[in-house]
Amino acid sequence: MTQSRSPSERRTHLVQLAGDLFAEKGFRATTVREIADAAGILSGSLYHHFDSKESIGDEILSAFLEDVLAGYREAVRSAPGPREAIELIVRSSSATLGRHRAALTMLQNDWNYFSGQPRFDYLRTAMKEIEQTWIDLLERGKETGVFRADLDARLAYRLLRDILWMPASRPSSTWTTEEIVDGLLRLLFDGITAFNNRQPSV
Amino acid sequence: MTQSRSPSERRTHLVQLAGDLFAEKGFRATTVREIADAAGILSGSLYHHFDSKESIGDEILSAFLEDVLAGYREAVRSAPGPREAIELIVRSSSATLGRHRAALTMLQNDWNYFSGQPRFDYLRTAMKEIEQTWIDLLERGKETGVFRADLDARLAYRLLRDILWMPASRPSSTWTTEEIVDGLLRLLFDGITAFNNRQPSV
Amino acid sequence: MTQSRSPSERRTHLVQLAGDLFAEKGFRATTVREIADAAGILSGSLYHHFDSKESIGDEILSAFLEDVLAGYREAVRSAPGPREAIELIVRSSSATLGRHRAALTMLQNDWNYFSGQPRFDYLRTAMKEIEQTWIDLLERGKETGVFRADLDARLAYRLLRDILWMPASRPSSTWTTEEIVDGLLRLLFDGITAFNNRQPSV
Amino acid sequence: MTQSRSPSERRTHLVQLAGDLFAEKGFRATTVREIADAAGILSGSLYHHFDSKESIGDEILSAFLEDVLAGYREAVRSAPGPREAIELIVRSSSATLGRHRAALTMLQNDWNYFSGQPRFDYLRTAMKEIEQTWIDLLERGKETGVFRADLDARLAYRLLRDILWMPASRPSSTWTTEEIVDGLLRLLFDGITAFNNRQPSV
DNA sequence: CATGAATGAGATTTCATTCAT
DNA sequence: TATGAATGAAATCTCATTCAT
Repeated sequence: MTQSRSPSERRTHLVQLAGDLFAEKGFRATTVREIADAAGILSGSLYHHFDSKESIGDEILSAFLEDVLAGYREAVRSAPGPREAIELIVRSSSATLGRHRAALTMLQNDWNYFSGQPRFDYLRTAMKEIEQTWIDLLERGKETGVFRADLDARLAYRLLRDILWMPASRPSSTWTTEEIVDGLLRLLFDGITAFNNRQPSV
Repeated sequence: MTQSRSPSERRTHLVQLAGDLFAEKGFRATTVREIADAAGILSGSLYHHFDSKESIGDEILSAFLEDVLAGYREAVRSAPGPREAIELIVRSSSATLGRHRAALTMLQNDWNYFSGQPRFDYLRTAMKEIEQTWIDLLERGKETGVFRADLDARLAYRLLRDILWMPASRPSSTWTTEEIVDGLLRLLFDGITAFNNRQPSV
Repeated sequence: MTQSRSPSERRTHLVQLAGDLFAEKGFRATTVREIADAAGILSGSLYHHFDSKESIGDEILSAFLEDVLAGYREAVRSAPGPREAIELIVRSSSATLGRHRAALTMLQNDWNYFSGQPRFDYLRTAMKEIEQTWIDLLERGKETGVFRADLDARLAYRLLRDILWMPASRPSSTWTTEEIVDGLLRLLFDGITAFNNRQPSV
Repeated sequence: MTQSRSPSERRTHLVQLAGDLFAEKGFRATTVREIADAAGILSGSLYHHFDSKESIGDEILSAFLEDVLAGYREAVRSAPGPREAIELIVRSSSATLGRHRAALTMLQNDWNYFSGQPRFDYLRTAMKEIEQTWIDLLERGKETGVFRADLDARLAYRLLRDILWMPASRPSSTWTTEEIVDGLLRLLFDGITAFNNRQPSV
C-alpha cells in the first residue's frame, strides 16, 4: 500500500511523532516543520525518510484501516450470530482505535482532503467494506428476529456510523474505555427508554 | 449581473455564497479568492464588506448557534416532559440544520481552528448549554422513570452528540428528512433489539 | 492554449521580463525570485498574475509556435515551388525567431523538461508539423528535379533541423541577420564545394 | 552484485552509470541520488569516490574533449588537403561521439552551467581550438580553390557547428551511423540542389 | 567502502490582507 | 464599491553534501 522501503526504527519513530501531532491538530493543520521540530531535526531532513507529507499520512491511514478491517473480518468469522458479531466489532474496534488515534482525527478533520486524491482511494474502499458489513449484520439480525423487524439497516448504519469511532476519539478521564464501550453497546441495543415504559415509540 | 438592491442584501448574498463553499469544502480549505470568484468580484473587494475571512465565518456560526439554542430553549419550555422535549429538540434541530449546512461542516472540519480563538469563545459556551440541556433532560427522565435508571447521562450525551447533527449533514436522495429523524428517534429511544428479545443487554 | 485571463499590460510586461531571463539562462536555471527581482516585486506576487512558473513558459512557448507555424503555412501556401517555399520559410523563420529568443533557448536547454509534461504536448505536435512540412517540400523538390534525386528527405531534415534556428539564436555583432540567412540558404542549397570542382562527392 | 575487481574499475563503472543518466536527462536534471540508486548504493557513498557531482561531470567532459581534439589534430596532420581533412574529422568525430554520448547531452543541455565555472574553462579553450581548426580548413580550401571563393568561413562554421555533433546525438533505428555521416558530408559539400540545376543561388 | 542520518540553502507555491486609484 | 497590484509570512519540497559509525 505504501512505499515503506525498510521500516527502520528511526522511521517508525518519526511516524509516531507525526501521528501524535496529527491526532492533536489534524493533518492539514500540522506542518512538516512542527513534525521536524518534534523530532529535533530540520524540516528538509524528513524527506530523507519520506517523500512527502502525504506519505506519512498514507502510512498512518493504511495501517489503521488494515487493522480495523482485520478486526471486522475476524468478528464476523468467529461470532455465532449478528448480535454477537456487532458486540465483537465494537469491542475490537475500541482496542484498535486506541492504537490509531491519529488516523481517526485525520479521517474526521481531513476526510475531504484525502478522499479527493486517487492515492487514497483505499479509504473509500475500506469504508464501503465496513458499511457493507454492518448492513449485512443488521439485515441478518432482522431475519433471525434478534433485531427489530422495522429497522432500516442502511439508514441505521448511516446514523450510527459516526458514533462508532467515539470510544477512542480522545482519552477520557471520566470513564474507562470499558465503560464507554458498554455504554455504547447498551445504547445501541436498547436505546434510552426504560423497560417498563416500552411501547413502539415515535 | 447580480444587481444588489441594498447594501445589506449584497452582504447577505456574499455570506450565502461563502457558506455554500464552506459547506462543500470546509472553512480553511476555502480560499477568499474562491469566494470572490463565486461572487464575480476580486478577492480584495471582499474586504469592503468584511474585515476578514473570519468575520464571514463568525457571521455564519453565530447565526447558526443562536438559531439552534432558540430551538433548544423553546423545546424545553413547551414540552410536557423530558421525552417530549428531546423529541422536539431533535425535530426542530433537523429543521434548523437544514438552514445552516455550512455551519455544520465548519464545526466538524474546523473545530480545532475556531475553538482555539478567543473570538469564537461563544462556540464553547453554546456547546456547553446544549450539553447541559441534554444532561438535564436525561437526568429528569431517569428520575421520572421514563428513561432507564442505569443510564449515565453524561456518557450518553457524549456518545450521542455527534449523531444529533446527522439528519442535515447532507441532503439524502434515499430518505426524506422526516424518515431520517424518525429513524434517529427510534434508535435513540429503543435501540435495535427486537421487543420480544428484550432483556438487560451487555 | 493558455489561460490568459486578460493579457493586461502588466502581465505582458512580466512575461517579457521572464522571457529575457529564460533566453539568457534557460527556463529551469531561472528562479521565480529572479523574475520577481527583475520586476521589482516579491516572488509571491508573481502568482497574482500566473498560477505557476510553467504558465509563463507555456505562454512564451505557445505564442512562439503559433507564430512559427503560421509562417510555415503561409510560405507553403504562397510559394510557387518547393525551393522557393524553403527560402520563404527560412527567411520568415528568421524574423519570427528574432521576436522569440526566449522560446528558442527554452526549447534547446529544457526540451527534456517540457516534452515530458502533458501540458506541453503541443510542442511535439508542432514539431511534427514542422518536420512533415520539410519532408514534403524536399520530396516534392526531388520529384520536380530541383533537388538531388539521391537525397534522403527524412535524413536531411534530421541533419538540418538544428541548424534552422541558428540565425536568431543570439544577436551577432559580426553579421547582420540578412547575411546569416543568406549564408544559411547558400550552404543549404549549394554546400561548400566550388562549382568548377563539382562531381558527386563522398 | 556488481563485485568490483579494482578500486579504479569500480570508479569507472560509476562514471559510466552517471554518464548514462546524464545522457538521458542532462547533468543538472540528474540527481546524485539517482546515480547512487543506479549503482545500488546510497547517495552519500558516492562521495567516497568523487568529491562532488561536478567531478563526475568533469571526468566525463574532459575525457570527451581530449578524445575529440586528438581526432581533430590527427585528421589535420594526416590529410592531404582541407577537403579530406574535413571528411576525416567528421568521420572520426562520429566514432568518438559514439563513445561519449553523455558528454554531448551535457554540453547541449547544460552549457550555461558549465561554461560559467572556472573549473570548466577548458571547455571554452577546446571549443576555440575546434572552431579555429574548421576556419583554417575552410580558408585553406578557399585559397586552393576547392571550396567556394565567396564562402565566409567564420559564418559557415557558426552555421555548421551544431550540425556536426548530430550523427551521435542519439542512436537511430532508421539509419546506420555510416549513412548519417555520408548524408552529412554530402549535404555539407554539395547542398541539396540537383546538379543540372546549378547556378549561383540566392 | 558503505550506511544512515542529518544539514542548510534555496526552490516553488499559497493565501489572507492592504491600499492607491 | 470595485479593481489591480502588491505584500509578507509561511508552507511543502529538493538536493548536494557531510560525517559518525
